[in-house]
Amino acid sequence: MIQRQKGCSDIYGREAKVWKYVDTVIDAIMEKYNYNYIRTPIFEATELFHRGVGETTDIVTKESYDFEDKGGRKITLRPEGTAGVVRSYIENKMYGDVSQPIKVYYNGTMYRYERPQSGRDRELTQFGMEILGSDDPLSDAEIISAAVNVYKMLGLKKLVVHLNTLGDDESRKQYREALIDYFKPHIKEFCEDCQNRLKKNPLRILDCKVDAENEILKNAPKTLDYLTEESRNRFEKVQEFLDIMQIQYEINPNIVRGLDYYNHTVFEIEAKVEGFGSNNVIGAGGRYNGLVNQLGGPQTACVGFASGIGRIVMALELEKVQLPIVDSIDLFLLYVNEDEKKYAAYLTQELRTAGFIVETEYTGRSLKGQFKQADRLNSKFTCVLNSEDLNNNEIKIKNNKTKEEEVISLDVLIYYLDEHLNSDLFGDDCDCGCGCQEGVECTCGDDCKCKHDCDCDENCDCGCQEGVECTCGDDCKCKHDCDCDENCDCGCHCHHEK
RNA sequence: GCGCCGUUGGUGAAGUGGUUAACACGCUAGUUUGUGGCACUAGUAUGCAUGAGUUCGAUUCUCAUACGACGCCCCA
Repeated sequence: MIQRQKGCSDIYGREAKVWKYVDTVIDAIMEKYNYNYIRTPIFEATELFHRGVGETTDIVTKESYDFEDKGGRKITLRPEGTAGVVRSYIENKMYGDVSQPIKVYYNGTMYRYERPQSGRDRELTQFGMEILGSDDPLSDAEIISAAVNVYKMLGLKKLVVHLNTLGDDESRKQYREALIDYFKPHIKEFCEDCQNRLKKNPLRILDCKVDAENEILKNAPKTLDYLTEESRNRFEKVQEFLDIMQIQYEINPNIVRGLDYYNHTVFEIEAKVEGFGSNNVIGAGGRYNGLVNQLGGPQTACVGFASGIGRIVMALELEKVQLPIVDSIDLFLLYVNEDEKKYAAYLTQELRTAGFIVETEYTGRSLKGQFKQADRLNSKFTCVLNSEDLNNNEIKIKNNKTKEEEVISLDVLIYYLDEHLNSDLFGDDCDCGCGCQEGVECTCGDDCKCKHDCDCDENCDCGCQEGVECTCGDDCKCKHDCDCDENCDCGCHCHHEK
């Protein structure tokens, strides 16, 4: 069997719906903030990332997907999105556009040759946004606000925005030297990684997990002490704008971004949810005023942000956010003989064109099997096509929620569905008309209580097994209540410790 | 690149150096129910990641590889 490549994943089924939903929310929010969608190539000249992202960064030195194409060109699969956007900005001379600044967002796959772990794949999907051509602290605040708003609209609540500044190049340089001077006499007391960091990137020592409790580290000089007047000023302005926008944040002097191009504002957004792995930063960004110039464009002030979709999806799951994902259909057409099947073919076509979600049978199941299938698909209505009825220009339609069945004229079928699908008929337990069933995940997206009313106990019909992890998504007790011992006959085989 | 654990059917999984590898769920068909959702009966293949080794014999022991999970580094 040919397996998928290491660190890559197939996203399908319900998970794919979640991803699509996240995309639609991103698109909607970005539209409000007036960012334009940009698509840049997945591969670029290797040099772009070396010069842009930084020769010393890990994502270039050891995580890079480099190859030569048949023409001998040195190519790299993009490990992040900013370098490509900046290249495009320069190449297309966007700095000359009448409308400034340029605000763009992207959403696509990135590639990093890493060892996979929780929240980290070799192929990852990131969405990100950039404001190119503005040095105004308001744009820093806007980027953060837009990012937070995307998360909020998705329903994420347990987030912490960590904010810091690296200052301008001068501040950064001085601070770096100060850190080296400070750590050098004591470096033997630090972990091996930190000893390496001292030369390579002393700022990294600050967020070392191993030495976090070390007093020397705690008393290390802070960035804020080394800021130039101007840098300090603009940092305060950023905070002021965030306050006005009512975006909550925490100043965290230990936030140091890994990519070389950052200066001034840097931030990370952390998901504070139980169960997240060690990679719980779902988005991060900052200002990069030097990058455009460094890549051959005019001096241009920019600020940006990027977020991993995979990590967002993980956060949504861990926070158990209810998403408005449709996983029901309007009507299932059942049939027995060949004539009825032909009519089913005709009717599905008609009704789909009219805007309904319609399914029928494709695998030759018995009538009984077709009913089962209709249930599995959460069909709101079912019709058993019957030649006799059809000859009389009639059709029998059953409401799967109320179990009521009636015979109606074929001429009014569309009106019938239209009326009943949008009425309150669905949902004795709620008035949202979503048609959900107890014990089945409600997808109406309203704040209805259908979901929470599932009071299934051990014998719930969600299909899970006692003693086996229940995946029905409800808060059912199937899993936790099994207290059988070895010889029970519940079939759970959960084998408690003997 | 380093560390640690794992890999049995569509799914959850038991299990053993040696005849037909449990059990449950799911699925399909049949009986019954006025057309399903309950119950009962039957069926569900090529076998225990791949390759080598130890052995009379390995799914079970050893090694390598691949992949998965988690952690370090680093990063979203």
